[in-house]
Amino acid sequence: MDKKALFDKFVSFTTSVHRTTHELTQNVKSDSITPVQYSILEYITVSQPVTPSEISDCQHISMPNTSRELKKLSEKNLIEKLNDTEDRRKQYIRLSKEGETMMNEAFSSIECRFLNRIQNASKEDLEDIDRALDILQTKLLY
Amino acid sequence: MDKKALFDKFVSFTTSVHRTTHELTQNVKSDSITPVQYSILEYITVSQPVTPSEISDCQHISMPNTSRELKKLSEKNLIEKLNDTEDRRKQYIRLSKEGETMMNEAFSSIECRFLNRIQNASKEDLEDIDRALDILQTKLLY
DNA sequence: CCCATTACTTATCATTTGATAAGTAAACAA
DNA sequence: TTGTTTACTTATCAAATGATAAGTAATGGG
Repeated sequence: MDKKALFDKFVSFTTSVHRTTHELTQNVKSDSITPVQYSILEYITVSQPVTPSEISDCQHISMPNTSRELKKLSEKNLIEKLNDTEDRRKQYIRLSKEGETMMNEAFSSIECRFLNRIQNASKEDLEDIDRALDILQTKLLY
Repeated sequence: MDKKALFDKFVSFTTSVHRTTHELTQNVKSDSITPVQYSILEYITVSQPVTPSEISDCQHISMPNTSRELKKLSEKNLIEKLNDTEDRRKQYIRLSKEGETMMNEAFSSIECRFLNRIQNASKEDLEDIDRALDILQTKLLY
């Protein structure tokens, strides 16, 4: 197995993933939030409840900047901050009702485009895709 | 085949790809260029020669901003602008010697980390990965 | 209790990025 | 030839993002 060739294939693969992600997600974001705020909301959506520190670590945003953006999201009523009863320094961030609504709309739109993309795939194709996703997830993206 | 479940799997898959990409590429960029400039150089590297219009289209940067960033890259002696002899409005952008060197270093570093990541994979694993990349590339990311 | 650490905040500033208007020069079509 | 379109540039401005210093308040170890 030529590992150099596999690397080259992986490079063009990631390029394709990024391009496809862009196609699936373009314009799903409300104009009332910035790109960074949207990516924070995406992270909260799939991982809630999360602490500001976790957001900072996983999204590679400094704590001061994370704090600032969370404050803005809170002012827009898209998230809620809950205090930890054990450790009163900690916070837990969750989507608000309004935030849920916004993110549901965004994900519905993305899902719709995704389904459109695979509409012509046969049952076998879908199973191939499913298997391929599993393989890469476990053997490469761990 | 449950397409909704496949979508969910795809979402966490793309998240993993983005996380892995970040791990493989962090700090490979020279401090002398900005993130956007690096991504333009990456695009030029794999597609050269390219026109400013192509960069603008593919990287989703407006023509004025593309022009500005290319000017900066040119001033840093990382790229060269060549005039089309047929159509004198057009330009072709290539990496300069210095740009080649910079991008070779970056890609070597990324490749090294990639090889490190697959070092424990068996021959069969590598073949599985190779096949999985092909499947997704042709059936999903076209 | 005291000191160090952790979790988060506030304030400030510089840089990067994005958006828009206006302009040049070449190509092209009527 | 004249008007339109294309490819790219310049200038300018606003917004988003990143970086840093300093601060609060709670925790926890000795």
